[in-house]
Amino acid sequence: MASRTALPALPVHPVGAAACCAPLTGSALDVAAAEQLARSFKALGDPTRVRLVSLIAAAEGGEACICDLTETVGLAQPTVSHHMRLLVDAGLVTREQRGKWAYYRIVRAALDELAGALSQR
Amino acid sequence: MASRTALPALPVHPVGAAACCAPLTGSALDVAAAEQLARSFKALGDPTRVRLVSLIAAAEGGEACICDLTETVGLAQPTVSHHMRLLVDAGLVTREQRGKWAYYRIVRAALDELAGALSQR
DNA sequence: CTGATGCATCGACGTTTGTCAATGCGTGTG
DNA sequence: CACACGCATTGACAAACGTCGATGCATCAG
Repeated sequence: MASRTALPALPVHPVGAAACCAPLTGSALDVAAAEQLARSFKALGDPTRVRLVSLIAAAEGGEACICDLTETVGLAQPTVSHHMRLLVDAGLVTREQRGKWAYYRIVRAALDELAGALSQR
Repeated sequence: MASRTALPALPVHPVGAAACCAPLTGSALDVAAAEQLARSFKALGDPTRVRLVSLIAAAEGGEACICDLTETVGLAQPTVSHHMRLLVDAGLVTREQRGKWAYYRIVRAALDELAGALSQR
């Protein structure tokens, strides 16, 4: 997914800027853009996943493994694994296997892009 | 804009006082904050609703009624009504009845708050 | 008053989602 | 090599979701 298309923004005001980060509130989005945005938002539409993202971001070194997360959120390991997969699929988080452990990191650019889509243009 | 005073600064639901601008990536969120954030994100987690928000924001005068939206998104009127209710419940949009029509407006502060939660802290 | 119009609500439906226990797979350790 | 450990995958199930047609409720026009 190296070629992640720029997220459009919700057009609230004037016509949005150029390519990067079209505003959710700039001009009416086409269907594809809306689907792309909704995909990302949906990934953050569950309390557990919001906590997971928050935990990873706040973790030492900016990374965390499943075992740490499982312990904190109080859900079964497969459940946490499942949520992490959704977050990775949405491009909000990356996964790196090191030995027996899988380390997850936030993709700041993705969050910034979402923030940009929500911001006034 | 005669009926009610200007929109308050922090429109998103009344949960906790601490619900204001919880930074997703600052330090680990408590469960309540995560739930509050997830509620908003979930409201934007459907392509149709993203389009609706976008359409309202881009509409002339910054407002739109159900009939306009129904026509554009190509879904049944009850469906659009349903989505709008979810958006209103999430505090992302306001509803104002004027005569036979119901006019919807974006709550900028709510979107800004979400953007803030996503931004680097 | 009567009819038409714009929306919300209700009931129903197939689909998606969140969760878990059981199981499988790769990695390091004894 | 054999075992323990961390994690992903599978299968199952209840709950939530998105959609629609039918219906009800105001409001406006005649």
